[in-house]
Amino acid sequence: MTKTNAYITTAIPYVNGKPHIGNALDYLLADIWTRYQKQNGRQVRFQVGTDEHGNKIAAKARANNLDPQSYVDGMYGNFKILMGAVGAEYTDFVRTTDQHHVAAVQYIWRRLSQAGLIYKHTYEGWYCMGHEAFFTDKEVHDTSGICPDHQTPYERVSEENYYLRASAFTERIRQAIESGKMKIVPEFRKNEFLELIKNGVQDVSISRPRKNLSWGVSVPDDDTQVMYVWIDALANYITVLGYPDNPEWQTYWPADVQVIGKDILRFHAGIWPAMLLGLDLPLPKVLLVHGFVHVGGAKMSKTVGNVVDPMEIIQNYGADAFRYFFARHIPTQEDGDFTWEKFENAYNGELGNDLGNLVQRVAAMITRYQAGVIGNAPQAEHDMTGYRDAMQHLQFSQALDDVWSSVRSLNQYLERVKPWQIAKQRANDHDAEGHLNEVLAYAASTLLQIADELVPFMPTTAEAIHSIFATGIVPAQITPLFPKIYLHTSNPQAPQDTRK
RNA sequence: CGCGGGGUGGAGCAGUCCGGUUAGCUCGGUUGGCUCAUAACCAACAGGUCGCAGGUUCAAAUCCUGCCCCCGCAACCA
Repeated sequence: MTKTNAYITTAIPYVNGKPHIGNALDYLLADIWTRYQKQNGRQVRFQVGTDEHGNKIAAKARANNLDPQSYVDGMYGNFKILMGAVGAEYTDFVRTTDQHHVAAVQYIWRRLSQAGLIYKHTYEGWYCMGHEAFFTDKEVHDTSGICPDHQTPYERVSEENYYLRASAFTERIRQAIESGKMKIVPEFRKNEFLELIKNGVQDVSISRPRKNLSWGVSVPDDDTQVMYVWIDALANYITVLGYPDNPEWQTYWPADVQVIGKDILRFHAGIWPAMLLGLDLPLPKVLLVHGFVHVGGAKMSKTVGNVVDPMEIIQNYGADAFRYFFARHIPTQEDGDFTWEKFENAYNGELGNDLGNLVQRVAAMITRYQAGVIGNAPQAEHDMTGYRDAMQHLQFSQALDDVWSSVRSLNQYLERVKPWQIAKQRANDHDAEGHLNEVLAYAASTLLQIADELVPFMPTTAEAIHSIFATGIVPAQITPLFPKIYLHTSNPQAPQDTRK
């Protein structure tokens, strides 16, 4: 039996900054999906990468007295570190400065051009040097002609650019989205986008004069123009597979899932499909749109100073705890809220008290009453439909809710049958021995099933639980899965602080 | 009338599409139980005008109308 191939992608972040929670969320969601698919026997390619061209990069490089290439060479590793810390088992890392990528992008440009989908157009408008961008008449009027961010007047500039005739594909794109051939998840994002293109998908400017943009992929057969972000960045999803020269790309494209943030949906549901259709390629099957992570109800921003560094969480609590919180308490398809207090409560309460303690008590009883031998009992067969269903619909937080209700049930079960009392009855009740064995074996097998369900979310924890109960002999010494941590909440056991 | 999301016990949410048992869950609070366990676990109780005002109906958190409030997007800071 050959494994079915599967392909999942993440957005490639711009390398001129520190990796943040949003990137981590991308990697996490894609990784959960990947591990789940692998668990179900599929062969998965999982793409990640970095977007390394553009003026901001060039400017940053200059400020650091580096040429752009050396600058990005020094920066992209930061993202690799984060991916590693999150535990993302990606298979392919693409940099937009990779030689193969650059060549492939130029090939793509030529094909689109030959298909008559690229045309030259002179754009005239109000330009702000500081933003390196054009502004609409309305904005210029509203600000009396002065850019509020830079305190400089807008300039009237005309610029010749190449455009991609995305509008030509409006109907096909709309049809693909409506029919679900290219599914946008969640549903309300789909409606949002359909509303946005009600008047058609807009053509989009895909190049800049070289004098305005030097650090980028050259437009084929026109030295005066350099590619602007769109074709360069979006193409990564196929170039990383080897498109066009390594035929293996065909065994993975179209992608099963493309993970994106809500802010870039418009590009991935509009421009990207237009490119693919222009190349006669199939569209991705699903665009999974996640929300933003807020902090204490407010947008995370550098100016407010409430930015949370994912590395800090992982370093203090471990990757599994990070993965757990963001998978369960940040709704997969909506905005979520992070606070250190929420995080720590989830860590100590749900991971420590609910799950960690459960593993501990079951293991301890088996060790204490049966010298560590689990013995045989009917296999625990819990209903997994809820879990499977949630996973299938990419509602990871719901899947975890389901797992936790199993955890809760097992705690309740133990309370009901009271194995510690059965253990005492063994002295004068011959049936007690067998009964106890059955109860504990059932508990162990339930925990093994829970571990299976946790594989996509908390691989290390799943493995730890597995290694305790799977061999039939519980190790004499086991370390607590989630020891209590009180960095941001008060320790209830701590002596009362009477000072002040 | 730009588009969308939301307003449910102290906090966070489910339920709303397809009206109908005592409005459900987690956390927090109180009380109790248990002692296998990471002072963990289990149970019970307290606590709600389901944003406001009308309407439809035997019956509305759920359907209809109007209004108020919060938050996103609309603007290449994921």
